[in-house]
Amino acid sequence: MRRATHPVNNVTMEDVARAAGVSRALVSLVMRESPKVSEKRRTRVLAAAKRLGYRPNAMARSLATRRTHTIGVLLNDLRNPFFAEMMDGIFEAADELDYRLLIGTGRREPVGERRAVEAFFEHRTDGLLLVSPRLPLREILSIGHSTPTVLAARALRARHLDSVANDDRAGAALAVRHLAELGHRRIAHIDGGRGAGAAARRSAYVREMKRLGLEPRVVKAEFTEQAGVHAAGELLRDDVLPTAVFAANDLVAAGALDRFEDAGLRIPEDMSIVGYDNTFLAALHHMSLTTIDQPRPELGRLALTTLVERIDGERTTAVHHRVAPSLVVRATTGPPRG
Amino acid sequence: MRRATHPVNNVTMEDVARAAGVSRALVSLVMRESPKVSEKRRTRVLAAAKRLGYRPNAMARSLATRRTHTIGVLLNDLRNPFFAEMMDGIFEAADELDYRLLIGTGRREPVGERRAVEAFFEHRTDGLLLVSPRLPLREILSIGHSTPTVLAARALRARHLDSVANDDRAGAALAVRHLAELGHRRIAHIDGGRGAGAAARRSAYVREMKRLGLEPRVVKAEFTEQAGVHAAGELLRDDVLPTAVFAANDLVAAGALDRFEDAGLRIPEDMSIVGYDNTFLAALHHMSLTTIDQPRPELGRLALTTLVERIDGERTTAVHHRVAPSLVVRATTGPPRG
DNA sequence: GTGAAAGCGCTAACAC
DNA sequence: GTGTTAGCGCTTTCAC
Repeated sequence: MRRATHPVNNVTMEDVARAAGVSRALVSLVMRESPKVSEKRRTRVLAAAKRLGYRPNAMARSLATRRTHTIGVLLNDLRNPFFAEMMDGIFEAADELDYRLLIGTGRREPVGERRAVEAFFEHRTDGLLLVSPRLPLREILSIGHSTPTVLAARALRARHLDSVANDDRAGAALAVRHLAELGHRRIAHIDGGRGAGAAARRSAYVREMKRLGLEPRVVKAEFTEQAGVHAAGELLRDDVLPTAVFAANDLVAAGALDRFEDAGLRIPEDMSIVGYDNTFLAALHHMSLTTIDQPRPELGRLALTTLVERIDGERTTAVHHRVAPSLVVRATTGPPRG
Repeated sequence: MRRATHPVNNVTMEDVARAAGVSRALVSLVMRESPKVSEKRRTRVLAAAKRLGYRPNAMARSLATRRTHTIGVLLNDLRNPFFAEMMDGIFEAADELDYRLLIGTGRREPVGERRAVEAFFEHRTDGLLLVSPRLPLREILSIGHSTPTVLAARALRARHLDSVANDDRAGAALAVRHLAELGHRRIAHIDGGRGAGAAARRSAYVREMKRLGLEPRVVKAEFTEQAGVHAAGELLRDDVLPTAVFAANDLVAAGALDRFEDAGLRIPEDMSIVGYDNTFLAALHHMSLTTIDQPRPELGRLALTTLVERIDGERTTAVHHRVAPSLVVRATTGPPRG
């Protein structure tokens, strides 16, 4: 006899209990894999459950246990490969730890993020993973006060809220030093505006330049290719061109690369470029971008495991993971002319 | 007096009712915006709710209404920009229609997808959005029988299950015709294996080639850059090189592009290349890939609205949306030499 | 309009 | 080991 793999009927514990000839509580115990159920009954219950196509109702369970085994993930920009690649690690870890993911995007607007977080609260998610939120500091701290929260890709060291990020200052310093060691002295920075880590990268760039006795030059942009194109155009209008550019991320670098090539500059002979993130974009042979690597899936995985630790109460003091970035040299950097 | 924006306490309807001096049922009516509540009480209840920081418990509501206002989205490969861009549309539409998204990834394995779908069932999601699932046909049909389901980016015309996709056959024909019109006769195809739409693109390529009296040449690959590199290498070992390649998607095209350039071929003089999807990758100035456009966010939005229509019971017969693709000519195609 | 009461499907003492 | 019972926080008749 053929049985539906995905039955429509909503069979409850009551039904299973009746079919197995036991009480509802016993079925509950079996479902929760309690050791104090006789083997005989256990198999009988399991058989009945299978036969009826029983599927525990997560809502009912959550209501009773006050735990949803669900995590709310707030994210902003899936189009940036950095976040997409990070999500990979988050999904994987969630799968392994048996957590469900409720996902919301704020559409890069604080008001949208606020709504998404509100929805997470109504669903009583066990914890929140805020990936580079645009929300003001004050609200983030407030959220952290009412539920286990991990902040990813946004540096903030609060006492009651964990965070996971790469060390943007160190990464920016790596970029500047790499270019300086190649002999560059006019190194410009195209920044990432309010993008994740952009502020830290910018200030570290400035500091490192000064430390080396060089003159910083920052052009404003944001984390998109278009912004990179535009910013490069701005640099091209300078009286004296820089010989190298440190872009705030790979997308920006890609845009700048295009603009410079359009202007007839040869890369890296006339212009060296360093990106940030080391997304698959940078690795594209065609692009072959020198960049600063952040371990994207690992960051995602770390963020999720950190959150689950906190949810499980294994840790009560905040932890701030700062992963070390590294330099990946490819084809867009070389010594300056002459 | 300062009030917490995100209170920890779990205040219930009961609490609100007491604070407002009304019954629990009345609070429920107010929350559901019932018109039959006096203005006076309504404001009083609302005020009490706000003062206490009341947040309706979605679990409890779902248990009582048997609706979760949640949609399960099964997706496979966020690293492929096509899916990331499609998700954008899905998020946007879900936000507008006030649906929450529970997201699971099968990690490209049927067993993983099965687990994810199982989790969706336990959560009693109102419907399922399967984005290019790897699951066997039989299981997909079975799933569709037990819950409202929309299949995205996988062509399947079932009677009880909606689908949303672009017309892959038409798209592939556009690509071949574009190349043929440029004068190409040796047009190879690097396929996408089991990727979304790959089979249809492949067979349409073959048919169109034959229709034009040309000899089809298919190289096996999958939806990754690496596969594109590898497949291009294989083509390079042919006795007679093709003058043009139609790649199964943009990632594959990017890989092939690299490999050909490495081999010293000039694009498009020595080799023309057409991709598929028109992801941001193709638009990168640096890549400037001629490709077949699918409206990614619109497909996502359409998939979600189609699902919600079905959930709301506005439609009971299956609908199969086939969006028309279009050709986007950029810099990787031109007439063949001589 | 408003309130009382019975569920929704499950868990978790507690008694036996 | 197993069954009884009282919730979990909400919706929804049904009286009034």
